[in-house]
Amino acid sequence: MALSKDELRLLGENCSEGIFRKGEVILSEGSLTSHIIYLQSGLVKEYIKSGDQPECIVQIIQNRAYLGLPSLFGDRINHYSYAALTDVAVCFIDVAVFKQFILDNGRFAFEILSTVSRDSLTNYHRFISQGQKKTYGKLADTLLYFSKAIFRSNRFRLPLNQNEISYLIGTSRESVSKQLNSFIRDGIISLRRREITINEPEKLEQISRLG
Amino acid sequence: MALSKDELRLLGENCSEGIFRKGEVILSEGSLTSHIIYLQSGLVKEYIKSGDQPECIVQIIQNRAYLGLPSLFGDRINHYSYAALTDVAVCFIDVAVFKQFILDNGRFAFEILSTVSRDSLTNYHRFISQGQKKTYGKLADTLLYFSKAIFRSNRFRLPLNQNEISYLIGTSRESVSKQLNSFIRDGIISLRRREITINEPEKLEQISRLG
DNA sequence: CATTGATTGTGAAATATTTCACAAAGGTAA
DNA sequence: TTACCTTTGTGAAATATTTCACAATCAATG
Repeated sequence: MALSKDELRLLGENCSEGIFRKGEVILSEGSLTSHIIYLQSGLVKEYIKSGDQPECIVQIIQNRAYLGLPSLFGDRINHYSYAALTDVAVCFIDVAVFKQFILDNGRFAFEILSTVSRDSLTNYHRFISQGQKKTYGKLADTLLYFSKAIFRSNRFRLPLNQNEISYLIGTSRESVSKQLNSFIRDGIISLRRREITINEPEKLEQISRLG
Repeated sequence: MALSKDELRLLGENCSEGIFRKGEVILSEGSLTSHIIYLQSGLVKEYIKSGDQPECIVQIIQNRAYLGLPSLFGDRINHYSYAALTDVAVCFIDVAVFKQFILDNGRFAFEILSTVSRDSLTNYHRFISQGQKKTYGKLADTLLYFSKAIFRSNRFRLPLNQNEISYLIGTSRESVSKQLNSFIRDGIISLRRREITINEPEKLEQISRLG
């Protein structure tokens, strides 16, 4: 951490905690940023839902991450909405204090810059890779992402329903259903309710690679 | 600009200029970053070309922008390659000097953070919007992007060939050709060699919106 | 200006995906 | 448990896209 004790105390004084239940909206797109939100625990989806257009999920955000930094430094208007996928604990930090820290403390600025940069690289990579792939490739990507980056296990509970998965990978709900069942028929995964087991991660990797 | 005169002088002393001809590769993915590259004039494509996979273009970069900031702050390895689409003038800045500026000068750090953030928002938006659209919607997006963001005119020379356009929007070269010709048949654009005129920008906007 | 390699146009067949229309579970709360 | 709303499964027809195979055109260079 790049902050001194005094700075941490100052940050603590300008910070309040919040709890959100599964399904609740934490922040809505279009609003002006008054607080930075730091996700202490839980899973959140970042998404757009404009008018009658179908929802579009940008990414799933985990533990120990800020929500919407690019919006804060980009143009100060929230570009995305955030909703809790599980029960969630967050911390609201005053924007003015946060910005002052960046201006005053180069190492803190550097750290935030690194965070935003890493997120950019990860997301660009995901978007690009998805842009080239067929539905099975994208779905394989998504399952591997959950398994490796989020749950670190071959067995977990899907954090999204099929509709949401389709919003994430840009396809139709029916295609998700059909493709999942085709993975099941091939023995690559098992699925009961939302509990999924990846039986053959290598095969899934291969499908992801071949697109 | 957030730098003092002394800082600008220091930056100038640690900076060397370079010229690249149309088609030349400026920087290759995978290398460790030794210099920051600032694009003074010209157009550059940011892309990935790994093994026998088809090339994949991330974005077109214009004038007055840094190349690959997220790579620098993300993990210090270049994630993308950069090639000149026109003759190009760049400026190489020593990484150590640049990083020291970030650490020493909060306002400079804030500016760089804003740049990376704005780029993220723009690119996320583009990727998301493309993920949901059919080929005609993506192609309309691309033409409008050239027309509005880059050339600021309804008449310009296409900076990419059809192969490259297909790498940018994640479709096949043939689909690009067919779709362009369908726009021509509908009178929405005119095209002679690479010189394009957008006759009906409103119609193109509508196609972009409807996907 | 002729040759050569790169780029573009195009039809037809093969694939992939969406859309629609229901049926079948699941999950929740009285 | 029932009633009700959400989620999932699935076939068939309609669309969209890719792939392949060439032909045509362009553009650069000796």
